[in-house]
Amino acid sequence: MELQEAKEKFISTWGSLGTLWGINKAMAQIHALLWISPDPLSMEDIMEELHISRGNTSTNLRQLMDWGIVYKENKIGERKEYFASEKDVQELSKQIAKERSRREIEPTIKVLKEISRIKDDGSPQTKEFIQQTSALYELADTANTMLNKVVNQEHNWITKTLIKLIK
Amino acid sequence: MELQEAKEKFISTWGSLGTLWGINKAMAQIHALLWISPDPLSMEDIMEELHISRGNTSTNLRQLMDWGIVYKENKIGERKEYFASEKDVQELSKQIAKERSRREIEPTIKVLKEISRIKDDGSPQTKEFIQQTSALYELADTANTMLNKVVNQEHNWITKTLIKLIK
DNA sequence: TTTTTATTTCAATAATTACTGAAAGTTCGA
DNA sequence: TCGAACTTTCAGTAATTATTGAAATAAAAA
Repeated sequence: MELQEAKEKFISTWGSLGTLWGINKAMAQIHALLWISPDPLSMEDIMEELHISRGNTSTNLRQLMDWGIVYKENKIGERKEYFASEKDVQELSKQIAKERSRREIEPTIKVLKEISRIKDDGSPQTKEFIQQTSALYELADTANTMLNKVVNQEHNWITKTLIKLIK
Repeated sequence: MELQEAKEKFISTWGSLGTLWGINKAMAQIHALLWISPDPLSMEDIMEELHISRGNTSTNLRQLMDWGIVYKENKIGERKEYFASEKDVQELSKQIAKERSRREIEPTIKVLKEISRIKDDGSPQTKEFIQQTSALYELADTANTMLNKVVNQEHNWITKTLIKLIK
């Protein structure tokens, strides 16, 4: 397989995977492109490579920067802005875990906690409701706590130990 | 908060969370409804409660059954089919992890493995490509292995230990 | 076999989400 | 302060995805 072919395959795979997880195609593909690019790229470069419009590129670069996985870089003497992705895979997963926790998991936990505390009137409906929403709350809360510890690299040795043990 | 209000809040929250993760609203809401229902529900019951069409209900119940988190139940003497969700939170997360791994992570790993093995021609482009796709491959592979071990409950004590340690 | 009851399928349509391109905005050098 | 180079915004449109509802199918009862 040639580099060009492999590159296209990577970008397109990353794009569909993104879609599957609720991230739009352009955003995932821009990230893929920057991920494998040795040097920062300009907006023009990205538009050209992926055949997408200026507006689309601009919007999705902004989102990637909001996620903290793409940075602006300025070349001295150049007015144009260049973009580079976070290249460290640990840092990438850390950022993604962090953002997903903040945007999605935490708000859900809040709702689950609130609604699982309704007054128990003794009916089977209510009993089941409390039982099932509490179970979900505990699951989400534990998962989120673990995620954040790992993300904050507070217990790095545990992770390493676990990986060794579990393999 | 009254049960009815809490129920609606739960169903709607679960629906939006689903959407955010690439699962359609109806599917997530049907699951939410069954999750908190003490008894199995018929298609009519679901249609009525969620105000969705028969076709939509049928299609999404099928999907939930494909995911292995909803089951058909027959009441004796009744022609109608009833549906119940898996009620155990461990089993639920196990099923979801299993299906996501099978449908999404594994195919991605396969592609990453394949493309990260292109011949190194020494150019910076190629070097970066191999470096970055391999890193992603290793990350995905390790994560997937861990997920499956946990899912298969092969190392249950490790999980328990980890949770204790990490909290 | 025919009728009744229930479920599935799928073409048509609605709703949502993504993308374009040009106008407006910004920044910087002359 | 003006104008060139570049970026952002956003109304309009395209593409995708979800939903409906009715016809086809299936399965049990009469």
